[in-house]
Amino acid sequence: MSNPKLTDVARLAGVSPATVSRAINQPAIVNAKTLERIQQAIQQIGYETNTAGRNLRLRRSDALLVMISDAPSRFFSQILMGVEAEASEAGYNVLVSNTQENPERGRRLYASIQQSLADGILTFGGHNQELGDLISNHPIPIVGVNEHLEDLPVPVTTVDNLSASRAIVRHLLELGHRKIGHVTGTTTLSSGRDRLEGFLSELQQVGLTPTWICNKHYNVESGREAAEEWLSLTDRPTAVFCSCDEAAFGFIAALRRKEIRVPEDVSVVGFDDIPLADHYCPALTTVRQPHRELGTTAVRMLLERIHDVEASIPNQLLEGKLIVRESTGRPPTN
Amino acid sequence: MSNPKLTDVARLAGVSPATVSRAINQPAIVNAKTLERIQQAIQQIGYETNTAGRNLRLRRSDALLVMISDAPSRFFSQILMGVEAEASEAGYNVLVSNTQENPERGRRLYASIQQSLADGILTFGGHNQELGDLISNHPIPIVGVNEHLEDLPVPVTTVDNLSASRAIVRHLLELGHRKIGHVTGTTTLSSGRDRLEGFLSELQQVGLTPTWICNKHYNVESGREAAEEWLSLTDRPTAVFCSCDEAAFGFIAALRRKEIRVPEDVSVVGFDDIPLADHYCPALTTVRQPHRELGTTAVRMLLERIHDVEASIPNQLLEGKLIVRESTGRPPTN
DNA sequence: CAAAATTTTGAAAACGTTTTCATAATCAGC
DNA sequence: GCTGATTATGAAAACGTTTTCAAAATTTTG
Repeated sequence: MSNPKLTDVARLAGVSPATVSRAINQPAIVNAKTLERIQQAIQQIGYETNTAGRNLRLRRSDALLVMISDAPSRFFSQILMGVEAEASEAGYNVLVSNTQENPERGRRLYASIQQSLADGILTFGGHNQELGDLISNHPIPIVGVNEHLEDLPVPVTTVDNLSASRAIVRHLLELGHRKIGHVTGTTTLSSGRDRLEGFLSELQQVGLTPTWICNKHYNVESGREAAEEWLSLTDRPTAVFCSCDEAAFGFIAALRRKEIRVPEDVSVVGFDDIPLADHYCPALTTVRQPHRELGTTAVRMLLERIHDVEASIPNQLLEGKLIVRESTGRPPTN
Repeated sequence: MSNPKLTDVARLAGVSPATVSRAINQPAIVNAKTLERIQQAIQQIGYETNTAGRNLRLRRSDALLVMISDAPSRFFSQILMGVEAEASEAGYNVLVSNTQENPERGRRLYASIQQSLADGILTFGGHNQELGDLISNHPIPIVGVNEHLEDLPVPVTTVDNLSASRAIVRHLLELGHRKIGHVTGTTTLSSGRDRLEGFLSELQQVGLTPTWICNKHYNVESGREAAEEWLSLTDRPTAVFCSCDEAAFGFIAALRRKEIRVPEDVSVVGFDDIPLADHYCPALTTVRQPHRELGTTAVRMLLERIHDVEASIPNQLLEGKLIVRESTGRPPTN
């Protein structure tokens, strides 16, 4: 009826539970002969070690908690797969929880970690400000993904938004554009601010000023709205850097309805390289975020912290890669 | 140093651990006065119940395991959010694990459930045939999502692929199309087969035969390849039902490069209604899958099974909704 | 007010591991 | 073959809960 347990194996192999435990966890220190007998017994009755018992005794959970605060980003699952792969490699399980922007839920989740629900937290996206006090007062292993966590003492891993944005602008400059606009992402997020800053600083470096800055968010609607605004401009930029691929899609689609062609009439760049970017028409010039790597890196950082609470973990900046496709070209000659 | 535990609360409140436990789990049966004292104590020292201890004693984990076998589908995260919401509503945590198509990993995962890693499994997508024997020999609470699991005794929840496909064909017929083609999805999956079958049966019903059937998979490349093939046809269908949105995108993008317009020259329908479908150009006519609901339904089914092992859970068919947008129109008149 | 019924509590065992400490078995060296 | 070092094992405690069973406190009843 009930599952076989350690003591069953012990009885069958004619040894003590202690020895069986050792056979499983540190085979080296148990006699070769006994070891074999034990392994046989394990096979025979199909023993699997019980998580709860082990967790209780070891006071850890072998689980990592992925905490997101609302709707997952479009590439969430890719990052998650990176997380999963790296975690399972290290023998950890992955828990996913959505605080649904409910501070209380966030708080409870955070607290639960101290009760061996998980050994550490990966927090996706920004804010979770509700955690500010908690983190300061009661530090636990926690790592941020994708966004900087303001002034919280939490190491984060993100793509190098600044450099990537500059690379985008450089690309547009090289094509001959001089009137360049930017549709920002959510600027309450560090990524949004960094992309904007990269855009500005690269322009400044060559002595240009931005032709147009349109404050929006990370979604398709923003692109559409931006397109409206672009159409109404008297002095239109010949190239527009949209801060995410989806906004770029929205932007392009809205323009196309007005018979404006990309890239002939205006060049458009996105950011993220979501799976469809390569298959949109025109294929989108964008920056590829190393999604999977973001996940694996975050896990590595977190594990480091788990194994050494004192470890000071530096932020990890991952390089994005400019992928030039069809949505950018020379500026129209008129 | 260490976290406060039940006995600490007990000592502080001047009662036995048993009473504290009751105060937490069945407040009704403990004296109002003591209850208050205990709650005060809990507040005071910030007690949170320890998962491992409780799990060990209760022989359950309050966790549901989401098991995927490879790359997650494009709408995986949406389903997952549905799962998460419903699970957390019921007090369950969600574990995510990817077997990476490694049968051994699948096996281990399956086994681990019997050792209170999780109380049940949600298996996404098809196959996992490796589990066939296991499931038959050692049944545990498990529910399939998105795909039927062949002849395994596992209840599943999926969208009603058959009806939805028929609705698509009906829509095309109503527009006046008579030459209709289908780019299949992965036909080793039940969804792929069902969509094909729906397509065939609806045509048959009006006495038509399919003009073109192109055997492909659920991805963008398939759409592109299908477009190549379509271009080479002498008798081209005037409408093409692609079995997923991404294939439709690939199809349309490839056609556009050859100056073939959608829907003027050919109507295209997708399936799934991924977030970009509405913002593609042309906006894609497709079937909306109730992603989130798939997740919540699956969880409800699983919980039912967990609470009553004997319960016979019928498969749940969720309705898809035909969303007519711009990619379909009347057939070209020539 | 005593007895009976009821409500509230506590002691102790149990859940399945791992680990400490001590003992037993084995081995090397002479 | 004996001593001392080494290796292999076991008994028992511990991890933090929940629950059974019985006893104590309280309330109801006659």
